[in-house]
Amino acid sequence: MQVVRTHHDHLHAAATARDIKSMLREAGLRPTRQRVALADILYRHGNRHISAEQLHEEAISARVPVSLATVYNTLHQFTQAGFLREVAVDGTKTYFDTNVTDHHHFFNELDNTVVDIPGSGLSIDDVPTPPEGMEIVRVDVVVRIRPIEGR
Amino acid sequence: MQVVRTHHDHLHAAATARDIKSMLREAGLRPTRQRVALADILYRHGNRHISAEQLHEEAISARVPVSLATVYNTLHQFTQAGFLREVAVDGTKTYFDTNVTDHHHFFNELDNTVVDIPGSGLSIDDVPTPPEGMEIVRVDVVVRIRPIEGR
DNA sequence: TTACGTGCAAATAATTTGCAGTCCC
DNA sequence: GGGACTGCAAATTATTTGCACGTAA
Repeated sequence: MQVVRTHHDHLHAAATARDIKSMLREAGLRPTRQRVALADILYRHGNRHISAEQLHEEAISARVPVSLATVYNTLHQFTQAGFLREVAVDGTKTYFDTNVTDHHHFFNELDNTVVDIPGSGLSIDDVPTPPEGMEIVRVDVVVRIRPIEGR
Repeated sequence: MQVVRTHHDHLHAAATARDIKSMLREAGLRPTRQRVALADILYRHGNRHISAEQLHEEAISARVPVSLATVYNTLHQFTQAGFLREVAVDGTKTYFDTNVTDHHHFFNELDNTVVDIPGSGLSIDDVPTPPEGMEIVRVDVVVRIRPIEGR
């Protein structure tokens, strides 16, 4: 059995510093101290849904001095490189998802958190024909949930 | 044949000033000049997806002096009253949809516009079981589209 | 070296809030 | 009249940008 590795595989394994560096280089991004550290925080744990603010706080806690502006820049660069995906749910904050595979989300209205919908669950039928001259980029599904009884 | 009218029906017909006033009263909102004017702008035309800024501009153009703060307040009050629905798509702006019936959206990535998906089109199977103690509020589907060929 | 990155602070953008004055019931 | 509503300006929150300085190749 042959194992085919794409640069994305680096992300979802417990990436070593070396893996992260080559992953960044492949994307044309210099493996600077800040980018390596941020990638490490993002991918060390499983799939995450994180805001710029949160990532910045974690970096500071982890003794990685990095500015909020750089966190924003890095998140956008990673998104463009296909390492992250932006999740549009609600509220003003933008969340970035470390899981770039095809999947959907639960959005907890109580505490504004995002969780992956487990399994392949949920399928969409009769995807509508887009207007003339347009093509579908992606279908996002957000299942909004809250504690039962509004409690 | 009997016609059953709910307060929502007021919204989707060419609402008269009187209809708007009773609709507001039923929702416990005083029919002030500003609220009546804004409701009129929102529902005079068909279904709309509008931002606070846009509504404010239209009001000013229509010689209805109203402050942006009041537009925001009013949009939120209308949403709470069930006259509007917030649409979470992308970008920082919040859009309000005058169509509160069950339906989904196309989101045009090129110009950041929102359009209803026509017909009943698109159905979802295997809606996932929410986490313990949670209930589903709503399922939002956004079909992201762009001009073919990135053009 | 030298172009790419980063930090900082200031600039934007969207939305909310405090409060004095205004207007419906 | 009195509480609900409105307007304005100031405050917040999220994000972007400009530019001097730092650093990987």
